[in-house]
Amino acid sequence: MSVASPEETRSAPTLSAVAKLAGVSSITVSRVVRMPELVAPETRSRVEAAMRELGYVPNQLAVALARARTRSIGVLVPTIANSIFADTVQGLSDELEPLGYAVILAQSRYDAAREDHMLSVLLSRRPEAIIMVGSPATEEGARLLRRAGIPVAETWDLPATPIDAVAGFNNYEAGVAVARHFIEQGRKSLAFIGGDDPRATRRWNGFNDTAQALGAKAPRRLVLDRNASGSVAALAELPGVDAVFAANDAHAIGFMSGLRKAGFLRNGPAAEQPVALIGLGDLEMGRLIAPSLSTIRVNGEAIGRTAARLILARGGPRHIDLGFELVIRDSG
Amino acid sequence: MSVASPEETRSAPTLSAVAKLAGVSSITVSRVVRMPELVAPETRSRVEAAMRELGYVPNQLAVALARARTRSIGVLVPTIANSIFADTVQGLSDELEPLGYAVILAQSRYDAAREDHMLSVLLSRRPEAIIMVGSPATEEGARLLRRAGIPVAETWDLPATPIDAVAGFNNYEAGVAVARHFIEQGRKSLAFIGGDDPRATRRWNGFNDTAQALGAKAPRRLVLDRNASGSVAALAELPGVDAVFAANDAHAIGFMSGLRKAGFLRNGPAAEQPVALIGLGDLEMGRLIAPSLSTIRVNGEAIGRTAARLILARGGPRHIDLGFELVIRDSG
DNA sequence: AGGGCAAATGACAACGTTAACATTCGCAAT
DNA sequence: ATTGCGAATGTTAACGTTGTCATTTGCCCT
Repeated sequence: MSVASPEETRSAPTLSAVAKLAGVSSITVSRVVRMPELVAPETRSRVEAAMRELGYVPNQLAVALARARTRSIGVLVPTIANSIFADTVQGLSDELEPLGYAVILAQSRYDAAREDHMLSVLLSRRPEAIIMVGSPATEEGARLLRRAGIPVAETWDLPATPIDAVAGFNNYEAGVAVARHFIEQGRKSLAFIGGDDPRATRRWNGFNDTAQALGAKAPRRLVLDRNASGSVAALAELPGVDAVFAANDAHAIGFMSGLRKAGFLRNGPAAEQPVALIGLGDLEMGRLIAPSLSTIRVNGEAIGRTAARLILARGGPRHIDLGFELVIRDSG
Repeated sequence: MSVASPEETRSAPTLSAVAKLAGVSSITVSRVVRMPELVAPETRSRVEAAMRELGYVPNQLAVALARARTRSIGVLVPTIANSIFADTVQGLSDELEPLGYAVILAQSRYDAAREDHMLSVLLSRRPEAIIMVGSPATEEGARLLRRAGIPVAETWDLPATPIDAVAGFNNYEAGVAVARHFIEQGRKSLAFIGGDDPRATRRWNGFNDTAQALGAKAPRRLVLDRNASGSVAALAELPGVDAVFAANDAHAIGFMSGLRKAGFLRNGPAAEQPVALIGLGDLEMGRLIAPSLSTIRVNGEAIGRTAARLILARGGPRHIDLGFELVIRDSG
């Protein structure tokens, strides 16, 4: 039962509030929290009682300022919703939370200006490291990160000139693998659908280069609006195409639904598919639907975990290629 | 071009480093950042040059300590991956980031002890508010939140005794609506599949109570392992069942794939479905697959935005029911 | 010439904690 | 009886900002 005193300002109790109640100095309370074995058992339990009574929770801001260690890491993703990046955030946060790190999350929404802004917002909280999907879109962003003097992990790609650590896979080669597969299958008219962010563009480049090198006619590229994945439209704009590489599984499944509505889809083995379709990401959904979705499998969670380990690691390799795997199911 | 001085410790420049370079006191630099109009134009541009030269980014930790305003909010979700909660995080963060708030993200992994722990980890960073999915699982967690004396939003449900703000919908009524629909359709043998977290259980209760009240035999409840959404197994355990309510769309789609593999599935209008199936969440995938998935539509992003607005709001209503909508498509 | 005032700038304490030293106390060793 | 020492506790100055209250100018009035 607590009696409301006039000056009770309803703000979190401090070290010295606890100290006062326990009749010790604040440093003793601090020691009870951090190095209890240095405090006499009798004093310790008095302090612990006071902490419990007041509901004391240490102020990590003050701790961070005093020790110059914030125990937080900044995470920048294009978007957290509807997306393969959620797995990456889950992975890195599973790795980091047990170590006492807080995850500060920011979204760039695929916008370079917003990315720079969020980068400096993150940096202003003095995270001990930054993990981002992709690489800074602008030189300004890269400079910010370099000046910060903290570990930086770029993920989901293998940048040519990384800032620091890298945990990703070769998006260009993913495009190569898909094109090669289509050509080996005897497909003639290829197309690529997806966004135009840097990673999707790399996939396109690998796809396009390879298709042409192997003698197919120039593939078409259709840039989809980020929300329009239920793209019946895509089909309308791709007459005569017999093989499609979608930059991610969500686009692929949207396109598949367009195919179905247009009556182009029959269940069964790939050979019977009038339009072959391969996605990227290996969403669980892709395995469950019919026809099941062929895809470039990428382990988003492992990317997150690896990035987390890299920014914590003192030495060792700084660049890890997690690879990908072409998984052929019914759709292509 | 910068010459490396011996004592260059590679740590972020401070207000007084900038001040020294510009030949003013630190408070003047602070004013250039916060109230530039109080500083003489000539001084101001000198300071701005110094800031640019050093790449100065204000230390928000120190700001927060000095002003007792951290401009951060804590967000606690069961999990961010594979999940409807990502939309909520997206929504709230879109609302909060433009206002200068940082989002500190934590995951409870559906574990009560971990939830309490993450709650106090969040609180130790002194967020100005907490937004969580669901309600604290333990009395200890609730106490922590109440003592913190900051706005708290519980989401995705309508708790009987909320701590503070609420943005959710009535999970019990969702179960009621689905049961009623199945019974009206003439279904006889109902089942519920999904997790056993509090919200799923509320759905089950509404479903079960209503089915029995309307004269159906007692529905079966199958608690699924959180990862086992590709549950062919579920089907094996539900012989004779002709209508299934899945606690979320991911489970529903997994079950649908089980049905398909077992040869129980034909495309077409609901009346022909041997097993009716309704999910919850209205994942975009559900709309795209065949047969398209019937579902309880819930707007996760709106829940996030609303929660954000509620914790910022000075007055006004503290409890908002965002509702849900039964969307009947091909699967049921 | 003196007072008054506004514009520009600065000094200093505070925010809640920790690091680095200090102090006190009792007791064992000489 | 003094010294020395370790165990327990305390004091003080940081950490990088901001709020509050000076102080210094220059200039306009009368």
